[in-house]
Amino acid sequence: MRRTRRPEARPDEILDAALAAFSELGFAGARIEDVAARAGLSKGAVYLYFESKEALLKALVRRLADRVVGAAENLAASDGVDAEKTLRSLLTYMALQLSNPRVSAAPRIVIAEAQRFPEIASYYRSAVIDRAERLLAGLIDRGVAQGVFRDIDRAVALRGCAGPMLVHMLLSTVFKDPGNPGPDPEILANGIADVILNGLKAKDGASP
Amino acid sequence: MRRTRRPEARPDEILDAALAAFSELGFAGARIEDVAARAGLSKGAVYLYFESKEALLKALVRRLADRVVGAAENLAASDGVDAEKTLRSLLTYMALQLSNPRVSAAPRIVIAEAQRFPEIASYYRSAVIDRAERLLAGLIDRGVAQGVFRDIDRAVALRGCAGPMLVHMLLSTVFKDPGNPGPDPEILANGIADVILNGLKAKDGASP
Amino acid sequence: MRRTRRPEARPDEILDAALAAFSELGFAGARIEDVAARAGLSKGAVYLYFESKEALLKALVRRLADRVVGAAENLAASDGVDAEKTLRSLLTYMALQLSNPRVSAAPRIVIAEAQRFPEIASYYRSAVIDRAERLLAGLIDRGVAQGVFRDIDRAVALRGCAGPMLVHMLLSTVFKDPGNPGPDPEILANGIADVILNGLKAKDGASP
Amino acid sequence: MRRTRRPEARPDEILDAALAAFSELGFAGARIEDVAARAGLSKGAVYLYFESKEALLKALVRRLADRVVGAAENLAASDGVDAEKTLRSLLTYMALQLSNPRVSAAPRIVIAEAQRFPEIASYYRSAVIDRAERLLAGLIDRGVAQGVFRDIDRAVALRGCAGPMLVHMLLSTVFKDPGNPGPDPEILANGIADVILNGLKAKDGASP
DNA sequence: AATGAATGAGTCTTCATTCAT
DNA sequence: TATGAATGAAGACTCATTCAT
Repeated sequence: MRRTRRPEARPDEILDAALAAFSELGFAGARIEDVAARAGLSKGAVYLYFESKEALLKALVRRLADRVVGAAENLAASDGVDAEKTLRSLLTYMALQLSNPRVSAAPRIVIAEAQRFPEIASYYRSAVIDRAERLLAGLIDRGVAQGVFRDIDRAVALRGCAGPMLVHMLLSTVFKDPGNPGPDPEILANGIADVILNGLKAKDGASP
Repeated sequence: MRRTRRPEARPDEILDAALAAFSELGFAGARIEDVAARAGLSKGAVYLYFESKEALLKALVRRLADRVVGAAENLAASDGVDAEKTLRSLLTYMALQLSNPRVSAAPRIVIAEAQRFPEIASYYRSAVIDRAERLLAGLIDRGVAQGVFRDIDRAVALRGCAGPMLVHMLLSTVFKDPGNPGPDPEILANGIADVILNGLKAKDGASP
Repeated sequence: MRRTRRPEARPDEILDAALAAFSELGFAGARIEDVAARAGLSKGAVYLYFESKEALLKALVRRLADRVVGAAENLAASDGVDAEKTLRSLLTYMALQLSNPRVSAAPRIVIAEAQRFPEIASYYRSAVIDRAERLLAGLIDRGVAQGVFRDIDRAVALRGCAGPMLVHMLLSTVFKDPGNPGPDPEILANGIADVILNGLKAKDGASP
Repeated sequence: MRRTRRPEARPDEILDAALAAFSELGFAGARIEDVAARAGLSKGAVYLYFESKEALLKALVRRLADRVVGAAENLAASDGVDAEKTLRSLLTYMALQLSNPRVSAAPRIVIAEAQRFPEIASYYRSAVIDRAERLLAGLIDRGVAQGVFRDIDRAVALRGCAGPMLVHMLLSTVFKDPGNPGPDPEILANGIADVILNGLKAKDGASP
């Protein structure tokens, strides 16, 4: 049907379609035909651009990883020196992003398939998790230097910051109660940032 | 070959086997035969106890959900009145539990398959998430009454408490770096509890 | 349950059950368990009496064949000398018998399975068809000698006499219209006998 | 191997293959692979044209039903006004047709499977049996008007006419004695038509 | 570049049959 | 005799992948 359209955009269109299909049906549950249909192509055409279903998944994860962390890195880099303010921006940005099913699909798919595709798990670890940890560590370093953050274990910080975002994402997508719209994302994002930042604050020692 | 062995234990043995198989191979990737082999049975025998592969998954989720939340509820109930102390116990307990692959398999499988099996998502929401939220809300209520917690949005509290645990679980299972043993679970659990509790503390208002 | 009942009757009870099950579900569609359930026994018990499912079918056909043709032979033998009258009795008897699903099940099962079990087809041919043909031939002979029947080809006579009965059976069982009770069996039986007997009558040559 | 051959003819080719396979092996006994092999295709290809094995059976019955009754109706329509002559043509035609295994397969399969597939039984009743009854009733009406047939019950007529054909078919296919070629079909067909027509003749009342 | 017919390996599921009790 | 748990072979059906056009 709609043939004549920037043919060099095909791979990206197919990845968009794959994102939609995998996100909706799961990787195992989505057939190549589902991806093709969503891309407005025939089954066979997908193989002109991707070697196999698994290659499609890998390419998808790669693209998504780049996008997400890249955006976060840009945000952090362009946001001045105030560590607390930057972290709050970052947390709010992530919470809002992850409320969007198009974005949340990525980590969901990875979580779902990582067990079966160690290569993907390992790629994601280095391309996203490690990078995110580095980004966060930099921020904490800065905050500690500025005297606003306690010098907590970076592993703890990562879990503390990423976790609430992730749960928020799950609760607003897979486990969304159809009869319950859920709290307003912006308010929630701020509330979560409040708790985390409060948790990181230097004021008074935390544990007894 | 070896027939007739504690036949009343069969369903539970099969569920154990299914947990192992699904956790390792994913639900879609595990064949009934994989489950059967792990249970020391033949393919056909599984069908004497469970109607279908999907029924097996549902039964598994049901059993796991009961176990996990039940344990948490017991812990909370038996832990005295000090809300902060109880919450810390709970968080540490969860962090330690979730470092155990046998336990973490449950939420991992659910997250992975929830998209494809709305029934499971909805069951898990009411049987685990809602229950956990209620448990946590009770604790916060108590803490607020005791003057130790801020009266924060319960939705925020849930995300704030469950999130770090979940990320911790993912990082210590699916995304575990084989070459890197990771931080000591107990220390980490305490560190996470510190951040969260500090985040919830009543002392000073959170955001600027 | 009902255990203590002439145990030597078991095989017959099982055959009754098999008749019901095969007739309802077809031979391929009926499981041994269906037969067992109808006989009030366990699956395994059936194998104490019959070697295999196929053996069960063969035994069933054998028993049914004996019954039906035996009855017809007795009727013919005990019915005096008037060939026309005897044939009419026989035809009416068959039509009535075949309206009964318990009886019609036999030929239906045989017709359905004969293709797959040549042994059964061949047994049925010799045990039922050939015997029926002989019985009929004897009657025709007598009728010809008495001057009441034309001396028609015996193969034609068999087809002419058995056919209407068979179609009647099919129309009143498998193809029965649930909303339509169908004609009264007795009236129909007589009508059919009329046509056939008229067709066999000696009076005038048949077609030009 | 040999791909892309008159692809529009595929469904019909597959139905031909199914007819052969079902007729030889029975519906339950024939594997999809048997059908595929006979059509010169692979297992999977059959599913490109038919949803399921049962759908294949239904399509087959539908096609066969159309063919057979259609042919009979055409014959009856094109055969002039003499009712007796037309009926004789029809009976002879049917007898000859049914001696051909390709044709006889249809009713045999239907009889065999009708019990298990009520939908098929009901379709066959309306698409074949009812139509045949209507065709025959029209002929009898005409014959009665012409004074050549007795005004007999149409249900009796149907059984009287169709029955001998059906038995003839069974005896020349499923119950065929391999060592016995059987009577010549044409002579037999004429003999049967003689008996039936004689049975229907108006001359003298039939039974006392 | 694109199609879509075709393939065939792979999986769930069923069920005749066996056997320890 | 009788049970019913267990087996394993077999078959319907799916779908990733190929390839002639």
